[in-house]
Amino acid sequence: MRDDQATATAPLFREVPTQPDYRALEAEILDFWKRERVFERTQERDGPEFVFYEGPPTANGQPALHHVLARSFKDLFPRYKTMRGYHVTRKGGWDTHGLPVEISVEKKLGLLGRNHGASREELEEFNRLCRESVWTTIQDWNYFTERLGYWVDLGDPYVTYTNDYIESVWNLLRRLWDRGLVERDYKVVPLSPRISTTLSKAELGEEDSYQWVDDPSVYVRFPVKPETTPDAVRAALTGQGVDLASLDGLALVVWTTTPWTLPSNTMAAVNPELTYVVARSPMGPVIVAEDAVERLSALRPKEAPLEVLARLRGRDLEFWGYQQPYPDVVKDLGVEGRSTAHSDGEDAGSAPRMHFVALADFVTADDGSGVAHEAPVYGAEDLELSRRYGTPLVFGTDDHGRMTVTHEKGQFFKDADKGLIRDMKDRGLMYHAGTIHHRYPFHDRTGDPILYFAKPSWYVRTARMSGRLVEENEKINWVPANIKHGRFGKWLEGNVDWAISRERYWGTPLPFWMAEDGSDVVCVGSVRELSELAGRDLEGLDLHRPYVDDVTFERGGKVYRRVPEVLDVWFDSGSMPYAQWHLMQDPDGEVVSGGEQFQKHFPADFICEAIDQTRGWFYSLHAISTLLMDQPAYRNVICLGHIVDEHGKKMSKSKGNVVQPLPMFDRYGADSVRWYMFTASEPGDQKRFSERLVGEAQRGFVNTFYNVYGFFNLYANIDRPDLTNAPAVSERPEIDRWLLSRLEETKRDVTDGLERYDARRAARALERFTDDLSNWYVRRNRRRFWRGGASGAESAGRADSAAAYATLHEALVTVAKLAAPFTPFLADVVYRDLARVTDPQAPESVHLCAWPEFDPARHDERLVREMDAVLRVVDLGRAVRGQHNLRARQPLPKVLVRARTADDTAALGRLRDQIAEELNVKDVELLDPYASVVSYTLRPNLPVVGRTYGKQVPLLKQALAEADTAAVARAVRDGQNFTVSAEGHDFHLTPESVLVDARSPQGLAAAEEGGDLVAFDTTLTRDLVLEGLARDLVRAVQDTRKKAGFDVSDRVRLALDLHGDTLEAARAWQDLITSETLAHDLSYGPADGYEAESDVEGGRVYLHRVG
RNA sequence: GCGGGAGUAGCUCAGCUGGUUAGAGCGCACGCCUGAUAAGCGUGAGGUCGGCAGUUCAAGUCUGCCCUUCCGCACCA
Repeated sequence: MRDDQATATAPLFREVPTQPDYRALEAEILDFWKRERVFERTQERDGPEFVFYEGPPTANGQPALHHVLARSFKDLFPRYKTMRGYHVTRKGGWDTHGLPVEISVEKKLGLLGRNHGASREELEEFNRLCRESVWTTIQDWNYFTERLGYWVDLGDPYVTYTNDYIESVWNLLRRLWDRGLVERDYKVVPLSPRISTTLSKAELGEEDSYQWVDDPSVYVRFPVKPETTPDAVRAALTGQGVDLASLDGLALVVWTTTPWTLPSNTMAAVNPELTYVVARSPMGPVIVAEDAVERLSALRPKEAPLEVLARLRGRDLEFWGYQQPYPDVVKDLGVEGRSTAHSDGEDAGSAPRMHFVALADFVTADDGSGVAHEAPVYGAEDLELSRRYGTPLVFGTDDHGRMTVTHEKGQFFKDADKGLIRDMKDRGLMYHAGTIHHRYPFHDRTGDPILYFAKPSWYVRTARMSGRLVEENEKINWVPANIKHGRFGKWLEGNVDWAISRERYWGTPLPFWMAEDGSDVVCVGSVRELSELAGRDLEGLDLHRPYVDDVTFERGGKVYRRVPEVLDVWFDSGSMPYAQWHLMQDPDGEVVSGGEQFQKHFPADFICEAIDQTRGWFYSLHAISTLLMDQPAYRNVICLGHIVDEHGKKMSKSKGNVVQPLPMFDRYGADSVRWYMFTASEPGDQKRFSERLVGEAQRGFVNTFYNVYGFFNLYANIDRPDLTNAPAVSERPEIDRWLLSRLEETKRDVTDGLERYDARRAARALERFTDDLSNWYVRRNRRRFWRGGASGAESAGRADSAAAYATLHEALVTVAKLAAPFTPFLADVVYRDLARVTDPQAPESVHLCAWPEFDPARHDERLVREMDAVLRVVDLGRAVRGQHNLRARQPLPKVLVRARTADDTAALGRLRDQIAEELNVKDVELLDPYASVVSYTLRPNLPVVGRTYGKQVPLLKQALAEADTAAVARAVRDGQNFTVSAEGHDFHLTPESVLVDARSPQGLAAAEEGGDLVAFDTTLTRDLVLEGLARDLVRAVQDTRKKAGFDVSDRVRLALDLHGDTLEAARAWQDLITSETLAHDLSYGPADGYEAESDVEGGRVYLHRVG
């Protein structure tokens, strides 16, 4: 009857092979998306805007595993928000400027580290190659992006090298300029001296550039000028009975490892928190840190050790003037550089301009004398200090590392040390000259020591806006939260000015035109403005070097030329909220272009990149928007950890441990790789990637989902249930309503997780549900699916089957929707196959569907709790059977159960059929929670009693241990208060304040865990033994069917050649055996010519397919 | 050196505002189950929750110091 229908018509649903071919399924979905323009349709649909920014990758590198991570997350939330009815513009973007591009071209040309600005032609060619090189791997990127299922509009991306983009960036710089936030100032950069080339961090290399070398370690006397002695010092000395006048020749002992910088000295720095001493030394009275006294004594072991005369606080030494060893230098140079005092450096007015003691936290007494020599043009921290004190800059070398002062003039800086040391010795200024073995950086290409050197640079004055940056950061939701006040927050607090210029070639040219005498700078805010200045139409001019450098103009009788530097690429990427729409504003703030799109897409609701962007993109976005828009550029940000190999090592080409993403997609499917990314660890934590773990992720969710889907289709195609006519939920069995309640919970939990940008929490809820679905619901209800409820009363069986199909169908379709943002391929496979049976109007793709909303009315919390008790008891029961070697197929007469609470135990009674079937027992009996077979132990309910009894808890424990457990158990059962006592102290307790645990009854196969208890009556009757054997037989026949490759709906003729008990069991349970195994008829004795046969305990079975 | 993260079973990781006997998955051994599932279930071995102090009736959880490791920033007189 049913069989005939089934074979006569095409299957309702896709026939799902047992072995999933995810690669093929995903290819099919990709094809469908493309054909039906599914992504495009989400872009065309209306809805409130959820703003997402694509952090631009550099297209000239290969897409790698960390891009899978980032892009999985970048895809997840926009897909989710789209299903919630938002419109999410997903404009792609490419970072195209900067050093990586330059280096790749240099490598190709074999011109590493060369100066490409040598000639106009060379630069033109170089930049042309850079522009091309940007797109060398674009095909790989396009394929990779599609294959991962990352929906982003690559047809209309923003590209940072386009004229429009550059012009917008100029416009932003101009707006900063107009606010007085752009300035030229010195910056200490690492220089490869002989070739006078500024090195980037990449070129400086990681560890290789630091080498162990012997350098001078010199202690120099800087005699103080008595008339400048600070009052605090005078007072302190007087207080300690030391007469300043008696300290003839009193000198600071200053330490340095770079004697060649001494001519450039402008300050001596002490730590304000340290204690300094005035001490008698072999070279007269000296000032050093107290903690350095012994070290200095040891330097001259043959002479008397230092004798401390007085102690001084470091902070009191400030502004004490001294005589530096090369006072003439300043005169000779006429003092290069202006005062760089900040407006807040008030003290600078009355104090000497240089050669005095300054206070600096970075000074320690761990090495040297505790007094640091400061030559600010040769150190970043020193330059910072110099700014604070407003001292002039004194250059003792040129930018090729040649000395420009003293008798060492013309010498390479490192070679000047010797002469200077000798000179100072001769002049009696050298307290001690030794050597130190330490690490110093070298340029690996030239072999020269690095020269840290102050060069003019362009800055955005972010440091003075630090407070604002911190304030605006408060409005950002960081995932993980610690980044907000940790890595990012700390970085903002200690913010230094943003050096935006680079002495490079391929980048956004700085739009600064400088008068030839350096007296004036014009910041150009648009091409039109530049055209006006230049007096010719520059529309269409390539805004890159060298073309833009050709543009000069005259103003006030002076010729203006563009400064040579290009812009830091981070400024490029941080400009994307504006430049991706070619936002342009007039100097008066009037929007000229891009305003509408910009308004709609600012700020971002969500961005996501890896943690290395805290000082990169996350910062540049934040800095620019805080300075110009007075608000953050993004509201939520996920900051991902890095991916390392399975041993925790960084993946690198040289180590050969790089995992390519594409083979992973092919082997496991993009869905499984994505699922791994979402669930493997907290997003901010580092991930140890291994293929094995992708396989685990696959088994954890993807396979389970797929298998349940396959199960549904297998039987639905046989039974052809009418899913449009499902029984009302209230009419369905408890287990169906349980599943649907769990489904509601899952909707709620997945939604909550995603709303909090907690992908892992959401994924876990989904994983838990599919596990319940597969390993409890489907397994428990298998019979309701096969043979359409043919057993039992016909109509009742059919209704029951319909309920099961409807329930499972709904669960699968809903899981598909919930999973859609995570595993977009499989979700669409399942959805497209199943959803439209019940709703012909349903959208074609799951990604066009509305998000499933939690419906409290369908959530029966009590039922979930009760079923949970059943699950626990069944698990426990199975454990007991295992422990006592009670085969599951052997029916047992009775199980005694009790759950941890009275309510749960009552629920076990209501759901006893589930338990009986699952544990294969004839009867389920609720164990009276306080039955006499059971003994008890008492535990205090600590969260309850801890609050009220506090320190008395140990005594209470003792009281419970000594109490009459049976009496307490009775009281608790009856809800009565009771009293226990110890050491004369009475505790009057409520039933809630104590936990009563049952002990496994003696003589029964039993186990107890967490208050749940299960005990089996193991008395076997002859009938039970035979039934067990019959079930073994069924199982054996099924196994034979399966091994013979029979279809699940094939009817068979069955012959059994058995003896002994097995034969008797077969005869007794003949109906069960034939109905369970779809046997038309059953004969006994050996049979010939059957298709399948196999040995079983007690004989042999023969099978023949019929029909 | 400074800042941040991490340290829980052989591996990958959970463990909420302190609370009862610290868990899951994988792997291993043994067993069970299986007519959807290359799945599933159970038992066992395997833990000084990185270490030491402290706070508390009670610490994997809070505080301090230290160790290891990863990341970032420095490398400095």
